[in-house]
Amino acid sequence: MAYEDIMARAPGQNILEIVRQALPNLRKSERKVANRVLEDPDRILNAALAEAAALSEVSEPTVIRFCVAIGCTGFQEFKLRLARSLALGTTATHSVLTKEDTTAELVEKIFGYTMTSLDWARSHLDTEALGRAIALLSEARSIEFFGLGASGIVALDAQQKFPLFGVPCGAQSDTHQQLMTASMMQAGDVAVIFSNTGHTIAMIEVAEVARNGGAKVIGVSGASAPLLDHCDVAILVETLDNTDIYTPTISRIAALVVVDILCSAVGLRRDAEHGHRFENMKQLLRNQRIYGPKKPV
Amino acid sequence: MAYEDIMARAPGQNILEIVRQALPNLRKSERKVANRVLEDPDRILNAALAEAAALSEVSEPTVIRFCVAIGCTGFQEFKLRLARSLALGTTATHSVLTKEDTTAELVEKIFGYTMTSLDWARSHLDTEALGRAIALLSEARSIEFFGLGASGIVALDAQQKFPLFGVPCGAQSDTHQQLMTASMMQAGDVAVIFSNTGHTIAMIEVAEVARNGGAKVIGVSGASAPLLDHCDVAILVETLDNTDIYTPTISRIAALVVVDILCSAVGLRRDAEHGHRFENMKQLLRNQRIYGPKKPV
DNA sequence: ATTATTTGGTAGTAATACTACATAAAATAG
DNA sequence: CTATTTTATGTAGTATTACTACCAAATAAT
Repeated sequence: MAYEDIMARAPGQNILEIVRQALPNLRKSERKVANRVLEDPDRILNAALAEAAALSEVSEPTVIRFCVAIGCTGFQEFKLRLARSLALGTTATHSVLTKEDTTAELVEKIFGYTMTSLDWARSHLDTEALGRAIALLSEARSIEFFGLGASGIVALDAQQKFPLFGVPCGAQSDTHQQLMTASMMQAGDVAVIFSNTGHTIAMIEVAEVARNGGAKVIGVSGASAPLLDHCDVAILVETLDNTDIYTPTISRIAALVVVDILCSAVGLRRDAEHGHRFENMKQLLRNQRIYGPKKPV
Repeated sequence: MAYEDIMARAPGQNILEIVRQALPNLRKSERKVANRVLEDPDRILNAALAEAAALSEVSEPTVIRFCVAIGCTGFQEFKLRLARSLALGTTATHSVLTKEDTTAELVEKIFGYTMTSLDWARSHLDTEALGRAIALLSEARSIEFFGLGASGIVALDAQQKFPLFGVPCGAQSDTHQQLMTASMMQAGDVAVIFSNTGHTIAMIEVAEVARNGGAKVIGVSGASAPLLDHCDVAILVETLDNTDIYTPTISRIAALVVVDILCSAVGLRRDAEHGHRFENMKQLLRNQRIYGPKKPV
């Protein structure tokens, strides 16, 4: 049932980004509308067609033409899509941090940008590849996670979340030990390699070594890069490539969400197979928790 | 009727959550509308007033009355707010994972839930406390991050992102070493303690020890818990407390975003003071990157 | 320079959301 | 248990609103 829903929501990309990109291709009075929209989206959102036209200093039909020009069927649909986009926070263009920003503004911008990027990652995720990764992990005899730097943290996190029903898994953060571990892997084992850039040589070597031993390799990267050529399953986690400033931050969080998905999916799958679903899930969750006395007060 | 109460509790919040909460206080034909909305929000969103009324099997004014009952000024505003909420993904109630879910559905649900939770965290964040934390960190001579388990990963991440203009910072994941490090801290130093539950004794001890030495302590927790009483600045990162299933996952990500905010803010601040803004920022970012040859192909 | 073609505005139309009123149902009092 | 008030729902009407067909101006091409 829900497939259409998903598809309906997914390709409906951030309208503000679309407007910004379409800007040069618009005729000049339509551009007036576009600029007005980018300037103060909230204002347009709460305005009727007539008001929007007045604000942009054009006629009402021009506003409508603008709407169809950027791919909407009319003003109403445009407003709805605008509302959706605004929920995620202001656009990338607006979220440049300045030293004059108040704390509240920083919160708004960074949260907004994070959410927009997650939305982007979601709609660009290759579910088919993800499905193959889940299948591999579900059958794995042991799992090893690899990553360096920020990606190393993702690997660590994965290792913490994957105490899957007794399947041993580990995560090495040392280049040397990574190679050693990889060289010990064999058929039935699965290596998951995180690399934001996808260019890190050490990680490519790990992939090679693991595969030579007969293990399957899943690569998670933020860009279509060399690493993925050396993997059995390539998962591309695209984030807004807009600014250098945010990229590392965002890619890390998007990768963590992907880990969540993999973990949940594999959990559900293994569960379904073994039958003792709830107990196992609870167990899995208990392992994720930090323990302490309920109320030491 | 208690619309005000509802609005007071969740100001400008996810409409679907509001509708769900208001359900019992509605009159029965309004409830028909509410149920229809919760059942298939997308359908209502793309419908006109007349169609929405027909779908709910009530008259048009009843639909409008429903809208004002939940705090909107009319049907139009309701639709806009619904669009906003839908952008974040389906409601919490709808995102229970089942083993029948396709990969695409899992992606949709987990991303949606993550985004909704981030939205929640954002709107419940105490910016004033955050501001005080930023002030402390900006003046710090050295910074230490503490955390165990999932929160330990957050601490590690913070330590990786905070190579602040030469201010030394560290992160210990071993309880023993944590106490040792804490006991060495003194006036001018700042300890940042992450604890999702806020009940972990080890972390409370760290806070005590660090403070006794004269250091300032910033606590980041997912709940208003004992730990925060032992801190100079308490940052509460609220996430949707809905299900046990997602909690650890979400709180971790929300905490990472908070780290991003702290890091960026302190960076901007230190920068402004020292004047060589861009160079430093770039340097800071370079340190976050994973290095490798640009294109080994 | 004159004709096409593109771009912008005017006026009209159909639909939409909202309001005032009236009736039906429920609750309370006599 | 009826009578009366109060509450809840639907009907009919109105004012807006979005959209369309048409025309005029500007621009580009021949």
